[in-house]
Amino acid sequence: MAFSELGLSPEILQAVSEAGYTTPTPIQEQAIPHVQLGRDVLGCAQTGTGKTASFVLPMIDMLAAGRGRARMPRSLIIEPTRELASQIASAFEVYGKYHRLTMALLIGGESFTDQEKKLDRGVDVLIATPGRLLDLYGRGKILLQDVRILVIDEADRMLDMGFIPDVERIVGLLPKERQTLFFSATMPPEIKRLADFFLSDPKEIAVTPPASPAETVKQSLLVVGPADKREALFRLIRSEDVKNALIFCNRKRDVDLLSRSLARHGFDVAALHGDMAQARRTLTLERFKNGEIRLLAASDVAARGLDIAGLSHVFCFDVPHHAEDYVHRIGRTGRAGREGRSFMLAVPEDAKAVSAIEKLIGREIPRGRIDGLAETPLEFVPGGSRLPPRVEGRPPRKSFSSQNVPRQTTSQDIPRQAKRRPENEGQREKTSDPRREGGPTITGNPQTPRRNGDTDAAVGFGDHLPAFLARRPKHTL
DNA sequence: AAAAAAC
Repeated sequence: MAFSELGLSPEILQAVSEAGYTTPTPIQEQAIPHVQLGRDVLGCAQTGTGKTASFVLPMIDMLAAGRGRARMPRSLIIEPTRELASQIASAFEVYGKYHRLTMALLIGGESFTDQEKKLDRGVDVLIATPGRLLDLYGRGKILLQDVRILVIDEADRMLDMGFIPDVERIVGLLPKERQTLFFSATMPPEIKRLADFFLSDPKEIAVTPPASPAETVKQSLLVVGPADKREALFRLIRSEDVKNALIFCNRKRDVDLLSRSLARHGFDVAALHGDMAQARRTLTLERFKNGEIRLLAASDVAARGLDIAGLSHVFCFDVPHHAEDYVHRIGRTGRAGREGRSFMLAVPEDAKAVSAIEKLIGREIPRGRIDGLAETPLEFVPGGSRLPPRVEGRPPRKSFSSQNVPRQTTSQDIPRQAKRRPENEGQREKTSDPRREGGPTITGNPQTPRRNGDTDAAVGFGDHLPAFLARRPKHTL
């Protein structure tokens, strides 16, 4: 089948062919006719299946007649992340280049005024992440009664991210009479229930991706000692023919640390995670996509859905805690029939997480090795994947500090600490690690400034507090 | 255990 048989307008066909596509993917072939007929669609499809074009193409034609009135968008697309929302906006630009559709991208981290101006001028297509959409709605900047087409994309991911209440609120603001297109990579019962609620008599379309990344991407697993991880990564990048690569870490701060370390070692690298200013996020991703940056160290904000043409390598610097994330991460490469390569670095205690991944993908990840680095076996720890962190210079203690020492609050305690906090704030930040500072900074004295919510105050030691009790749980820092 | 998303 060819695109020309789908009943799309000549303008769309022109734009599609200029983008280099001739044949629709299965989901496009199945969904487009139903979307054109105004039917609701429940699409079970992962990224990389051509899902985006399956709604963008017919929507452009359907919206071609008519004009969005001020603050009254005619269609709404909800996406879980800012990057995905931007990507959908680009798709509308590419395929809508011969139409005069107006579009607004409502995402957080960018100025309200530009977005409000666009809304005031009237938009045909509104693409948004839930938070900013509700914010603008709350400010009276959007009226949703003209929305005739709603797209909920990546529903399972929105569920994971706790967005479903927001999505339900948004849908509650839309007219009942509308067309709804609902996409999700998986259909767990909660998602199905949600779909039943949002959709009426939908056409159900399920496409299994032609081949899952686990099959198209050539994968390797390297088990190294924790201290060797960076060196292992450096060697891998140097020895592989890396055109461009995503490097995933589990934590945002590790993304920063690793990208700085790579930069120090002369690699062409940038960082991407959700704590960065939006302007830098956008610019960084754009430069990476353009090939101006070769390596991108990223959190899982980049794990799903991002379409980076011709990405040669994915490195998992950390083993993801959720096995599905592994599939999403490596799925950034090996797309559109191209060859992709992935390497995952594991430390011995990642054994459990690794076997969860192997169970999910139904195969063993081939073990690789790096010249000059010691091979380490995975280590199965009964009852847990991770050893408790050790305190230097002291044998692991039998959880004295984790005993629940009840916090005894005196009546004058709380108001005082609240009042005293600001003036000591800066100082506390610097001396927050009593081990490094060579002594306890917290005493049992209620005059000592403390943070609200502290539960680790010790009783029964008078003014002296043993250092091990002064260690604060991470979340109070 | 962490990431994402509103200011």
